[in-house]
Amino acid sequence: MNSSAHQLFRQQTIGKKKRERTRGALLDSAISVFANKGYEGTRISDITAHADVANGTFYNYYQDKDQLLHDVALGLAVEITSRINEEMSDVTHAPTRVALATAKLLRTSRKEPEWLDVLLQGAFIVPEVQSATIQYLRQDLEMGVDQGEFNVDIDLLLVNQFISLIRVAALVDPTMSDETIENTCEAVLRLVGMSTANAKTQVTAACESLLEA
Amino acid sequence: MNSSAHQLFRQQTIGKKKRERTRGALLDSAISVFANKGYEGTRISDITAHADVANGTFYNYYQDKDQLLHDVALGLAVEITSRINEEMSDVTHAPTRVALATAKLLRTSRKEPEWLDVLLQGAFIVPEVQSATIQYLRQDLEMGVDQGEFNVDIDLLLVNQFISLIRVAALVDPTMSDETIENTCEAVLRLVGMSTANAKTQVTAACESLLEA
DNA sequence: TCCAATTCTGAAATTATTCTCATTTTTGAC
DNA sequence: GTCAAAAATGAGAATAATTTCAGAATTGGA
Repeated sequence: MNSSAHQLFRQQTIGKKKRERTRGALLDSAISVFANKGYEGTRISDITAHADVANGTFYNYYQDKDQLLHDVALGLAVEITSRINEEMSDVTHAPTRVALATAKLLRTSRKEPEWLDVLLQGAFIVPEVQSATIQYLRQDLEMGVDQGEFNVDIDLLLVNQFISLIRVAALVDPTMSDETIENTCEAVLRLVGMSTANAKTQVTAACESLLEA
Repeated sequence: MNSSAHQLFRQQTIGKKKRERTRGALLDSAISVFANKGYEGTRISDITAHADVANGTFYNYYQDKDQLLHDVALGLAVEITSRINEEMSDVTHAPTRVALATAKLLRTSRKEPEWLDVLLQGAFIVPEVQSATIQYLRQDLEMGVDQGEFNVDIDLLLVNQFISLIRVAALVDPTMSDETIENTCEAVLRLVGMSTANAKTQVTAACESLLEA
């Protein structure tokens, strides 16, 4: 096995001690297996087989699947949100930020479909992952209200509605076509109270700036 | 065991032969157990224990959990959608229909939280349940576009976005407060392109008519 | 009430998964 | 290169869940 396209965690451990490298292999394998079989449907042995290590090796690193999901999903949350945030550090217009962040996230999902899948599985199971995921989003949404662009109360329900629209895009169209990305960006802007026309304009602008980059 | 509050399927089999009554008990138990442990997390033995029958009895009725979920979720879909549709047979204004249907569905979920939970689990696993669930919704959404009230393309993505907003309400607030119901109704109307103000008006009207009834 | 047909039972066989640990292999500092 | 520490191994014990089926119990029509 060991056939993941991605290498997120192993990349981070190159040069480190063996212990960390094996941990990285387990984490990367967990991404693939969780994404393909679902968290509940995954057996410890699926992960060790995928990572090309013996069964018992798992127990040198984790006590159970829960701990592994925690590490994997939190690692993905940090990786993905920090990447996107860095790329947007100079954008101050909230609708642009939200459209851009959504588009960037969904583009990540096109390249690495497993990442978003596992991140969202984690967000619905591990509270710590949920907080990490929500944190930045909530700031941008509140910024949009302050700027008079979004017209809606920002509460836990709304933030979760937002996330669920992201999740549904990955579910309905795993290939994540440009059309799905744009439709989803428009939908989230409508959700926060922008008009259909206004949302379209914002998304078109944001997606163009994405193509340039 | 056998401690469900609800009795959906057993109700339907009163007076019928023993075979159908036992099947009803299994179906009702499946609702409770699927809702509390999740489909994947449910063991056959959880269901038989809850239904107060021996383990082997399950196999007189179903070959596996999948078949049971199929029957349970489809039964729930038929029950819930037909109830709501009957109650709305005289409403022709699409935004009112959509707001009412959403509010009624979420009120059902307040009384019987397990029903919606299991229906939605089924809708994401069993294609036949998904079709049954989507069917009526899609009609109302297209009606809203024809009436010039909704301003958005009705496609599979949109319909699934709609359903995911329902799902999120049940997830974030299992008690299903009035506030959650109203916020969710407004959110679905914004999703289909109505303005925040317009959505609020529609929802207020629809919820008042609910209180009268 | 009677009794053949139907349904249910639950112990045990089967299959699946987790978890341990004595042993072997690998690592990397010197 | 050496070698003590670290890590990995994998067979098998322990646990868990599914599935079967011969016999017991129940049903409901006559």
